[in-house]
Order: sequence, then C-alpha cells, then structure tokens
Amino acid sequence: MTKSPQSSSGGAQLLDRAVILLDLVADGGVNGVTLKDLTARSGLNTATCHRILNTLVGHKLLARDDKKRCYRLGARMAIYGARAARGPGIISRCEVALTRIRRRTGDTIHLMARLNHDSVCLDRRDGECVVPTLTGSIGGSVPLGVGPGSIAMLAFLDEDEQEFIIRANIERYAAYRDLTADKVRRLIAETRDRGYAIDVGELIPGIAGVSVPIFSDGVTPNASLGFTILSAKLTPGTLEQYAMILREEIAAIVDQ
Amino acid sequence: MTKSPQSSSGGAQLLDRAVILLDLVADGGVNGVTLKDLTARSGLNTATCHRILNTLVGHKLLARDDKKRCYRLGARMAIYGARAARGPGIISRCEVALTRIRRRTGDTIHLMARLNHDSVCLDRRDGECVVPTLTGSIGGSVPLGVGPGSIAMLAFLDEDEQEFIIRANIERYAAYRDLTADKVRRLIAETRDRGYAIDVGELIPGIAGVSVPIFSDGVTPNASLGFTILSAKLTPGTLEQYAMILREEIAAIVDQ
DNA sequence: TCATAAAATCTCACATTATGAAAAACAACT
DNA sequence: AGTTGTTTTTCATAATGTGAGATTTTATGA
Repeated sequence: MTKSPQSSSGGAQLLDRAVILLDLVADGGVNGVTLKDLTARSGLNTATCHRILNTLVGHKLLARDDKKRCYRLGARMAIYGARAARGPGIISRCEVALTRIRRRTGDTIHLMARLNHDSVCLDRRDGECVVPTLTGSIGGSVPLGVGPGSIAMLAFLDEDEQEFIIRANIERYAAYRDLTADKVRRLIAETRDRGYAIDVGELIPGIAGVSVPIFSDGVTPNASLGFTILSAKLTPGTLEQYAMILREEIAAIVDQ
Repeated sequence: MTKSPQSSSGGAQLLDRAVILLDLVADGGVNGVTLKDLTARSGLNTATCHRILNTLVGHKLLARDDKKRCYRLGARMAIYGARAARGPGIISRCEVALTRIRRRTGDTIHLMARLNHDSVCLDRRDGECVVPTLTGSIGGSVPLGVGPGSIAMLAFLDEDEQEFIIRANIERYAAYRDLTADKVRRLIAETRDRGYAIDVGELIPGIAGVSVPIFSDGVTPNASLGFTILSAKLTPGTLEQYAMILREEIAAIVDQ
C-alpha cells in the first residue's frame, strides 16, 4: 500500500478494505495470491477478508483458482478496463501519440503508469526490430525504481514518497542485475536535473531507454512515455533527440 | 441490471451497491453519468450513492468530471484492466489465436464479451483493408442483440435471460437500421440452429460478419470471436469456412 | 494408510459502521 | 433577484459488518 489515501474514511470502511484487497491481488501478479497472504499483508481479520473476497469473486471482479486456492483479477475487471481505456483518460489520449511516434522513429515505445509500488505497462507499440523489454506486453510491471520508464515517474514525486517506495521495494531490486536502493537514488537525482530518465544497457545489456514523465493533472507524475532501443543504434545525441520527441508529444497530450 | 447475481448478500451490502454503481458508470459510456441518473437507476438513496461514489473516486476507480458534474471509470480501473488482461483469462488465451487467425485470413477479427446488457470489444486485430465495425476499437460496445458478435452470445443463454435482455434493450435497437426485438428473436433462433451467428450487410451495408460463441466455463457464453468482412469479398461458402476456423481456434483455447 | 498440522470456511453475539430523512449549500435557469 | 433542481452535509437510528472462535476441509509427513 501507499501510505497516502488509505482509510479515506468517509464512511465506507468496507469499500476501503475491498480496494486494499483488490490492490494486493493486482500486485500479486500472474501467480495469484492466497487468502493467507492477503490476510497477512492487509492486516485484516481472516473472516473479514474471506467475506470480502467472496463477494468480489461473486461479482467477477476477482476470480478464484480453486485448484491453487488463490485469487486473481477477474473477468469483469478486464472488461471494465477495456471500457476505461476508451474514456477520456491517459490511454486514449496517448493512443494517437504512440502510433505517431512509432511511425516517426520505428522504435519500440510504451506508456507506463504507477500502481502502488509498481510501474505497469498500459500500452505499447512494437518497433521494427524486436527488443527485449523489462515489462513485456501490456499489463506487465516492474518495481518502481527499475528502468527509465519507472524512474521518470519516481523522480518527480515528493521526496518522502520516493523514500517510502524505495524502502518498500528494496529487496526486489536485487533481481535486477546490480541495482540497489542507492543507485536508484542516484538515478533519481540525475533524472531530476536532466528532466528525463535514461538507461544505457545497465539493466539489460545492449538495451537502452529514454523516458519522460507525464503530469496528467499538472502536478503528479502518474505516467510516463518512453522508448526502448538497441544500444547499437545509439549515436551521440540520439537520446536527447528522442527525449525531445517525447516532450513534444506529451505537451500536446497534456493541454487537452 | 441483470436479474442474476445482484444482491449476493453474503454480508457485504455496501460492496454489492458499489458494484451496481460501477456497472452503471461503465454502461454510461463516454458521456459520463450524473449522480441523479445513478440514484434513479440504482434505486439507492441519494446520500448513500453520493458517499459510495466519493469513496470510489477517492480510490480512482471512478473519476469525476467536475465541469460536467458526472462520473466515469477512473485511472486505476484502466490499470487493473491492463493487469487483468495479462492473467490467465480469456484475453490472454485468445491473444495467440487472434494473431494467428489474422495471419491466416488477413481479415478483421475481434473478441467480444458480455457486460450486463451490452457486448464489449475486448481485443481485435485489424484486417488488410479497413472495414467499419459496430463497436469500433477496444472498449467499444453495442447493445446485446446487435451484430453477430453479440447474437452469438445471446443465442446460447437461457431463454428467460434472453427475453430479459431483449426487453431491456428494446428502445436502443431502433438506432440500428431496421432492427427490432422480433428480428433479434429470429436471428437468435437461426443462430441456435446454425451454431454460429452471421450477418450479411443488414446492419452496415456492404459489411458482413460471422461469430462463434466461447463457453469459457463450458456452460455460459461469456464471449465470442468473430470476423468482419466486406460483403464484396464473400463467395459461397466463405462464411461457413470462416466459422470453421473460429471453431477450431476456440476449441484449442477452451481445453486449456 | 492414518495422524497432524495448516489453511479455509462458517457461526453468532456484539457494536461499529453504514443508512437515509431532512436540512443546508450550491448551480442553473428565468 | 427569485425560483427550481441538484449536490453535499449532518446526525440519530438500527442494520450491517465484525472478528474470536468452532468447524470443516485440504495439505503434509510418517
């Protein structure tokens, strides 16, 4: 959980709790999350947890894998998602931009968003040459702090929140080559100065990336737009040039 | 609302109500839905409604357009959706199939799912020649009963539920050329006999379609896979042949 | 195979939480 | 400025959700 808007407590405890659980399940990923995990992480009483989960499953917001006795996001969630993507949110606003950038450069590009401690891929266009990316296809995610797409967002949050997230993710960084909390902090500092995030083969050898944050509401960096390119294709100035392209497109998106 | 699993009443009234509202907002579409609408359609007390909506907005499951004073699906919904699409649900299971069919035939193909009284486009691959479709891009929807993609699902529901849905949609049919409830009933009967749904230029002149239902749980037709083709490209037997292709792919998807 | 542990599910008395009528604040017309 | 319709807040009331524990089901080991 983020420390932030938990316990909105406008008189809807049950709903707040349901959202906590939805979040935990969403974070749980492809493997699914078990009841025990959920009670532990949410701090909720087992019975309460169970009751809420059952209801959510009943409404198909969650699905239950009876075999593995665990919970995942449900069919209705996927449908809602498809509908939401159509509304006047980031995804549909970026759709044109993505396609246009793809045509202009021929490179792989993706739209990332923040969900709790993770950075989730919302949309992407594959480039002419297939490059391995951190997140894989739409819906894939990495811990915030990993990769330029996520650093671009992280770097422009309040320092408190940054620290909170880094702390929460600290053990997960180990899975990404020689990434550490301190390195993340250094990358953040550089990114703030530069205005955009870059990575030159530090996470996946031979693969570089540039990402620019999107301040959808003018204040909070809730999303980012970024390239993934083969380091081999880099010439001096390529990254700067790509950052400019992203900036332009984002500017066009943000002011309506 | 569907008569079905409303009021699950396992001791989570508030959650049930929240889902009702989420559904209404999702149905409301691109224009957004106002509080008044929501209270009217849900039958909930204004204060209760307002409280729930506020909480949902707080969690970004819904978003509020302060200007137009109405509610839409929120950013978090889109993110959940992206994640859900990645799990072992219909979407990811159909992904390969979609791409393969697209390569085999070169035609436009889409995956539809049922949401209340509507049929929503979950995924699609565009064909070599651009054809106009009823639903447009991902997230687009039509009332159940309109178009082969939705008839394919509707036809294999219980008769009671069919009638319920047709009644609910009856006024909306008028927007689609000369479609009427009776015509929908006739199409359903034909589809049941045939095993798949077809349309030859009756909804959009010059555009034909074939769709086969997917019984993801073995019983309920929760989704469908279908082609949209130019009538001009039709030769005798094309539709049958396409239906076979769909059947094959669906068979492969359903048993694991 | 049976015994043991662990996790999931159910039950029910209790009080915290959610409810909705009504009033207040706010917009939108005329 | 007056009037109407919509949104937001308040608060006493009770219905809803809570969670400790009992029970059942499933997993693990000997």
